[in-house]
Amino acid sequence: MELEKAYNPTAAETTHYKTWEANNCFAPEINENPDAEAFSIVIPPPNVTGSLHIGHALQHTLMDVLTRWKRMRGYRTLFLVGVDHAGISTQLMVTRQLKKEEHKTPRDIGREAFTQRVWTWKNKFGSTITNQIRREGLSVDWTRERFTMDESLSKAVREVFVRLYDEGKIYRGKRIVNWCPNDKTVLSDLEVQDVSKKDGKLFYLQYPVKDSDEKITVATTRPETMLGDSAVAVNSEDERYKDLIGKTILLPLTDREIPIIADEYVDAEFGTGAVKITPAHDPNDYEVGLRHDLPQIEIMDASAKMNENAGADFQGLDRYAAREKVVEKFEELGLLEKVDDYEIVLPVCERCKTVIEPLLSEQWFLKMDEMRDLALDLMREEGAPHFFPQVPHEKVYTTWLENLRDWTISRQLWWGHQIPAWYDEAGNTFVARTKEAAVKEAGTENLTQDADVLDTWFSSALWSFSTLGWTGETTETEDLKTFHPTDVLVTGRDIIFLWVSRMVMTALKFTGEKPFNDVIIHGTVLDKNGQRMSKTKNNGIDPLDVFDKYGVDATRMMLADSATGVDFAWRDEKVESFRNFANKIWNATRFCLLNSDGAQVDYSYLNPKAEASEIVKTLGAELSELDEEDEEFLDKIKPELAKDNPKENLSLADKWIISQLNKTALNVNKSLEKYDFHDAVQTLYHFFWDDFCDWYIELVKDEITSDVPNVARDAARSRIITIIEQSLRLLHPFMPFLTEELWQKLPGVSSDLHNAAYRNAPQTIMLADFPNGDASLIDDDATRQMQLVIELISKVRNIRAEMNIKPGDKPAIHIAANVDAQKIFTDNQAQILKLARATELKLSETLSVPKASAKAVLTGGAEIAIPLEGLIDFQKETERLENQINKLSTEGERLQNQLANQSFVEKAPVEKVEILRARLAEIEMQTKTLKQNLEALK
RNA sequence: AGGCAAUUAGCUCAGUGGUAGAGCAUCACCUUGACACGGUGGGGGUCAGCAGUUCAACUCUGCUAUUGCCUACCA
Repeated sequence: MELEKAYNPTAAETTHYKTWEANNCFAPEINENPDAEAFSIVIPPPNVTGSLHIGHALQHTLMDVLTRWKRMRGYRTLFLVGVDHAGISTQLMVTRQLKKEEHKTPRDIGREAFTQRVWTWKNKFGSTITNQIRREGLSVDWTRERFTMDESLSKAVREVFVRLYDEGKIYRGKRIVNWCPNDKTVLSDLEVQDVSKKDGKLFYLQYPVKDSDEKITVATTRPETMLGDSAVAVNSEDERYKDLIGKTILLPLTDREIPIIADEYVDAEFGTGAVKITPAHDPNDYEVGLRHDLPQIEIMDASAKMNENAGADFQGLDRYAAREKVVEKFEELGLLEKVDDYEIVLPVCERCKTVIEPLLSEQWFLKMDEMRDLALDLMREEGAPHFFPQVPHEKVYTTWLENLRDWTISRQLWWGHQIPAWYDEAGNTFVARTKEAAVKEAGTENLTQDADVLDTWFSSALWSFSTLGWTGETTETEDLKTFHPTDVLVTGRDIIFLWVSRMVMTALKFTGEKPFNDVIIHGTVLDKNGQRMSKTKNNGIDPLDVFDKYGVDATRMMLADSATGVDFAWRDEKVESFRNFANKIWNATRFCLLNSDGAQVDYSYLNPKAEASEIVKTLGAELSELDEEDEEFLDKIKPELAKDNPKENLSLADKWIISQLNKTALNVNKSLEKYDFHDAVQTLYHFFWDDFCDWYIELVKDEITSDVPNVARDAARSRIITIIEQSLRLLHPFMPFLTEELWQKLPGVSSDLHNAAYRNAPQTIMLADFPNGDASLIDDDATRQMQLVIELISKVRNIRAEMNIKPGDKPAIHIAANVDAQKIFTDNQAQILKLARATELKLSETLSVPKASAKAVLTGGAEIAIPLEGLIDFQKETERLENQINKLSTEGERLQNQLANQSFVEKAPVEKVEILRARLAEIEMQTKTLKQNLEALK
């Protein structure tokens, strides 16, 4: 079988996903083990109007890595996918479309027609994001796909609303709220952004005091609101104004008289120490107004235009036009004291960036006290949910909860869950699960439903359990029992408050369970200059472009590698390096497949005991008296597994790579348990590239590529193919497409390699058993020996490079070493000669070579020399040796100083001291040899 | 204003109380029968600064500087 010379991701990406989905591999039902442990993740539902951005790609990758990993380990795995109806965004999008296509507004066509139109839009375009999720390779269960406005989820929403209302937690009232004059809806505090404006102004207005020549000056950034002033407040301790408290002001531009009041809210140090109070258009003033029972004068309408209360001169003006006019009039009246430049912070609508107008409005609110306490208790008592990284998120989350205020849950939109409250003609309110129930309660059919819908986050808050079948009426389903609480939530910092905390609160309240055990908060992907990506800056990275350019798997690897919880700047080169890695895997496999006649995947090539235990299982009790630790064990139970059997007969390189493979598997599992994606990626990358490709393939290359079929060659071929097979499994959660593509091509793969839970499923690597790693196969002896061989080869290569020995020139290598080291070198002579490009190894106890030789010292004291008769550049060799001596002496000096320090020797742990002593001895020995070599050159 | 975090090689980032790491970039050599999306060998860092704790600090503590994030805003 021959593969293309380079990996082309497109083919793999277009075929395998379809097969997996068609075979229902993503659904938990694929797992046939009734006792399997469950693992579940719910996706943070992306907006139905949305398309994939790089932040999604990051969080989706992490979730899919965890899901695929757990699935391969035999867990009954559910990765639940769904989409959010995204009230404001969607309504805006369809409104725009309506205007463009028919020049109509939603009001023109009416509520019913409009919402119908949104549904049509949703059905037609709502799958953009879900198709992109397929492109990413996410192993989500499409049979359980949810939408926040599905009937079942909507039922849950109504149920929760009614229950909270009945408990008095939900109430309706006129409060000062964040109003977006553009979207014409209220927003919660969390949907308001602060934008700093450097060129703001602070206006100083003079208000005449009644029956006096005195004036009192107030400072304001919003002069137009003075038309709605109902008091001026000062601090009662402020000597300047003490006498004025209780007096009356003739409010300019109006015919109103307003009092001067004292309130602790006023900071005497700031501005003039006197504050105009506009209860209907400022949240702080609103509070002051309540304390002093001041009238709330509303001077603006829902578009932030001045209304009749602002007076005839101003009515109909936009708030900014009104501001100019007010300032003009004050100037005319000689009451404008001064205008200062002033940096102000403006609250804007998160979505449309319009400046928020605080105004009085009748809205629905949710008291958070009880649910807040449930969440805080959970953190106090169980430390749940557990945040990764814990610092600083746990504290941020807890502090926010502690200061939580009522949640404004109504929105003046048509797209969303309409509030289940009805009013009769007398204005009585009936909150009920259905209109029928409301009618029954009201005793009349003549009811009007509340026009508002609920904040989109209200339904999102129920996501962990509403998606699993909870409707309030139904509170127990098989899915809830199996998958709730979910295991881990993966999400961004920005929605810890908007979503994470609210899910915790509602899940505790309505299911009595936490929604998830762990929360992974990933970092933000910044642009290449370290700036936040934004539409206005147009500096976004489109993941689809990245997929096209480098492949999905390379992108996933890059993202997982970057996932440390910290923000990071985007770097194309990083993806490129993982594209190269994908190609490396492709080509390593390609090479093995080119030499795979007579080979097949068989784990017993990596662990003869595995085969032995299989045999024990099949042959049963008759073997029970045999000891598995017995060296002759295999020979006794099966003749063909006798001592010269190639499965048992492992070279140093074999033992070493098997050891490294098992270390890798153990470490990858350990890292993923801790959600340490970066570490897992690094471990896999370096195992495959450095250990496997750079060393193992090169070490066994001659044997593998032999033209002569024989048992040993075929065993070597099977062994390397099996190592690849194991590596592909380890890589699969990160690189699903490439690994499936290659795995399917390996000789001898079948569903027999699946985890026991999936034996009957069609063969796929995604159901293969994830390697746990076997600590008993970690071979420290082989590791040490292999390190020596590697060091030898590297030192020779160093000499070759530094002394400009041409690749075609093959010198002899003289080695002086102890008996043990000599044996290691002899055993691996063929590989050493090949990789060091040498003709022969001359081993002895002491070195005896011509003066014209390049030399080096190995760990443990072995010396090597390469005779360079006629080729040597003595100057260069001298420099080379001096360079090495210098490096050693720097380290040696430091160690010597440390060991000369009495308190170190006394107080440091004995082992530490011993390690340093041994290292120093090693350095001294090597230095001595190198110095002798240097002398010999003279 | 308060809180939190970051500051490590040219760049982007890992990392640990006991000899500084990766990828990319860079230099030299190599068209060696998987891969030039490759191979081999180099070079490059007083781990922001100052003080302290410790036998030992890049790692712990404090302060300073710079940067970023979050929360709350004084009109």
